[in-house]
Amino acid sequence: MDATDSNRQRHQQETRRTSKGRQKIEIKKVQKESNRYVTFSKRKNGLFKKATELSTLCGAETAVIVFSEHRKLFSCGQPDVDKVLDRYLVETEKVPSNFPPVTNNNIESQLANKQEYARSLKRLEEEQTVAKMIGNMNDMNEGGFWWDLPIDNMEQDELEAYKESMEQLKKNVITRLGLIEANNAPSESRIVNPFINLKEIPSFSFNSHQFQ
Amino acid sequence: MDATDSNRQRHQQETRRTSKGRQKIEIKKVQKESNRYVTFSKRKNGLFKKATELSTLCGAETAVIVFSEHRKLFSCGQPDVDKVLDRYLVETEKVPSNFPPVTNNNIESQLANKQEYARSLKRLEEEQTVAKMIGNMNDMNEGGFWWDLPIDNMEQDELEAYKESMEQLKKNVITRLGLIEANNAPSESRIVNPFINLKEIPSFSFNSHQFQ
DNA sequence: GACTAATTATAAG
DNA sequence: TCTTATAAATAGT
Repeated sequence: MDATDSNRQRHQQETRRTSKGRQKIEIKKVQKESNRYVTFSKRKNGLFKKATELSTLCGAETAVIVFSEHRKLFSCGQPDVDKVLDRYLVETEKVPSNFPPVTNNNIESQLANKQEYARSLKRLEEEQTVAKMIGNMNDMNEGGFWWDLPIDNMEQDELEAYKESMEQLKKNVITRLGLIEANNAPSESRIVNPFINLKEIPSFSFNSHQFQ
Repeated sequence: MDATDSNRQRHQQETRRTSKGRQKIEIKKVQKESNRYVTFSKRKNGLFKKATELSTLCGAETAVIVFSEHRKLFSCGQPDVDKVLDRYLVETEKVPSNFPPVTNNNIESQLANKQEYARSLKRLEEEQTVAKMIGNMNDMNEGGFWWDLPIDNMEQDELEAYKESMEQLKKNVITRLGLIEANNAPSESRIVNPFINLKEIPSFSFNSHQFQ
């Protein structure tokens, strides 16, 4: 240690302070582009390292996603970015405002439902559009891949709307799953595994009388 | 500075070293639970601060998601966790192996398609199950919320499979969107806004002849 | 990428 | 939470 220190001092005297060392900076956009790139790279690495350490030290799951100013993607996750994201998406799905009051059977939540009625109406309009769309899908041909047929002739705008509709439907399914689980195990927040294999479910078809 | 230093030294002598200061630690799970909680809290805050600074300093978009060992969720994002996640999901969607070769029209990719044929068959089985399911949806009643009817009587296993199917469909739609965009602007990676409002699209319905 | 000096984060109490 | 000493990250070169 002493040897290292005196080496350092000797080096300092030989080179007459080549560095002012780390300087304090304001936390605002770094103006000089070249400096900004260097800072981005250093701090991104630092951030990922910190996240990894947090996971290791504390048994936490972490996901860090960074887009550079030029939209280049960097990510880091323990145990895996996508696993953490999936859990995040499940946890943050909100119960739709027009959801049947399975768990919302007290007075306060009935009032809350009432206040959200206007918003429900707006959403209903979108949902009915999708209902019509799904009805039309019944006309599609046999053979080929089912998702290939209805999408092939759609324009970009239609596809974007379709995508949004599917996301909405997915949210509804997730919410319903959450409620079923809540009823089965009220105090435990078990996580749904979305990567279930359809073939492992024996009786997956169902009949129209169930839709009454 | 000198005044501060001598104050510190005087304090040290008065209190006879009340602190050994920060000690080096190994990066492995902190064994003592109380220490682990303290470390988690401090480092989580540090991580979020670093992410926020990176965004500010470098014009980056960041999302950090942390689940504690007891699965409690914490998150931090600029400009917003969900916006960043959505962009991430779009960027990381992969082209399905059985996707029609719109962009894959060279010899190498045809060979690659051939090699993935077996996997395609496995997926096809799942996809056809969903096709039947969607066909059945046409039998559903008028009135009410469209997503309410087919889902209500489904058991948890069915719902999980349904959710997976919807995620698959969403991926297909996203992929298709990506290809359309790639054709429109080959060198630019524009991001799709998935929060488009259905009502802004005038001619959203379509007829069965488009499914030929 | 490497170095240095100074700032910042944080382990322990 | 608060303090302190030290480890760690990093701005500037």
